[in-house]
Amino acid sequence: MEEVLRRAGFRLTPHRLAIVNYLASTEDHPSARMIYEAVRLSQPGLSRATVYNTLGILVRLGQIKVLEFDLENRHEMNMGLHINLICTVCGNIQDLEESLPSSPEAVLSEHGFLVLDHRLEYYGVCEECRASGHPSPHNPLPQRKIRPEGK
Amino acid sequence: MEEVLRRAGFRLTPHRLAIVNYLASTEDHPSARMIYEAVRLSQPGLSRATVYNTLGILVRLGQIKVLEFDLENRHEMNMGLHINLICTVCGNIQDLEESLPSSPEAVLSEHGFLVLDHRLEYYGVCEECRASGHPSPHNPLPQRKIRPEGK
DNA sequence: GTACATGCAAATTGTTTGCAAGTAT
DNA sequence: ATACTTGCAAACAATTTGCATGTAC
Repeated sequence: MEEVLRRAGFRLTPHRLAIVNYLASTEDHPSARMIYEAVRLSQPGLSRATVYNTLGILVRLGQIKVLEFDLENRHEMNMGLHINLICTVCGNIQDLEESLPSSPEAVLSEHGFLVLDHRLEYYGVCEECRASGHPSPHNPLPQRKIRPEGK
Repeated sequence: MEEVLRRAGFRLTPHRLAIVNYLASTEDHPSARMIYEAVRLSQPGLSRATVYNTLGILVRLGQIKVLEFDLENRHEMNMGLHINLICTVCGNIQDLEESLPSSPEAVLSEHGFLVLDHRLEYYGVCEECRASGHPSPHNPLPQRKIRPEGK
C-alpha cells in the first residue's frame, strides 16, 4: 500500500504511514473515528482531517472501499468479491469469501448494466453474540443501524 | 401498507396517507428529500419531520428498508431477496430479482452467523447512461458516491 | 376529550473545507 | 526552495429532537 502511494506521487509522511500500517495490520473494518483513536496512540498530533484525507486518497487509488452507514462509515481493505457479515448486536464485520452472486457478465448481457463495483452484506447476529445470550435473535423487526459501542 | 399502519394502531392522517401512497406507487428508491418534494405538491403543509417520522414507522413495521448512503439515504419497498443495480452516473436504482447468493442456512451452519437481513448492491452504469455516451465507463477508480442530480 | 401527530426551528454529528504554518522531497 | 500536508476550527447537510399547536379517533 505504501508502494502504491509512493508511485502515485504522494508524500509518505509519518502520519500517513501510521494510518496505512494500521489499516494493513487490522482484520477489522474500522470507521474514521476508530482509525483516528487507534493511530493517535502512536501519533499524538494526528488530526481528523489527515485521517479523512488519507482515506480519500486510498479510495481514489482503489486500495480501500468505504461502506456508508448512517452512524459512521466503515472501511474495507479486502477488495475481492465477498459478502460482509455484519453483526447488529456488537457491530463487528467479518468477510465471507465463498459466495457467488449473479455474475457481472450475465448482468451486462441480460440487463445492459455494466457492473464496476459491489457491496454485498448480510445483517444478523454473530456467533459470539448468539453464544453470550443476547436479546432474542427472533426479533422480527429489521435492525439496520450499526452501533459499534454505546448509544 | 395502510392496513398495516391501521392494525398497528397508527393514525391515518392525510400526510401519512399521501406518503404511503407515494411509496406504494413508485418503482423508484426515493430519499427523504425526494419524498418530501414529491408529496408536498399535493400536501403543501407537509414538513420534513413528518416524512422522517412516517419512514421510521414503516421501517419498524417491516414495510420498507433504508439504504444508507453518505449523501442521502434511499428507501426500498421491495422486501424480497434481490440485488440493487445502482447507477453511479444518474443515481437510478433498479432491482434484479434473479440472483442467489450464499444461502442464510449455509451461513448459519458453517459460520454460526444468523442472517436476519441483507443488502446486496452492484454499482456501475445503467443501460440509458451507457447509450447516451457518458464519460468513459472504463474509469478504473471506484465511484461510490451517488449524486442523483447535480453536485 | 385526549392521546397521538404535526410543523417549526434548534440541536446533533460525521464529514468537508479554508487557510496559515509545517515539512518531505 | 516549493509544492504538498498538516492541524485547527468553522462550515456543511442530512437527520433527530423538543415543544406548542392541531387533529384523528
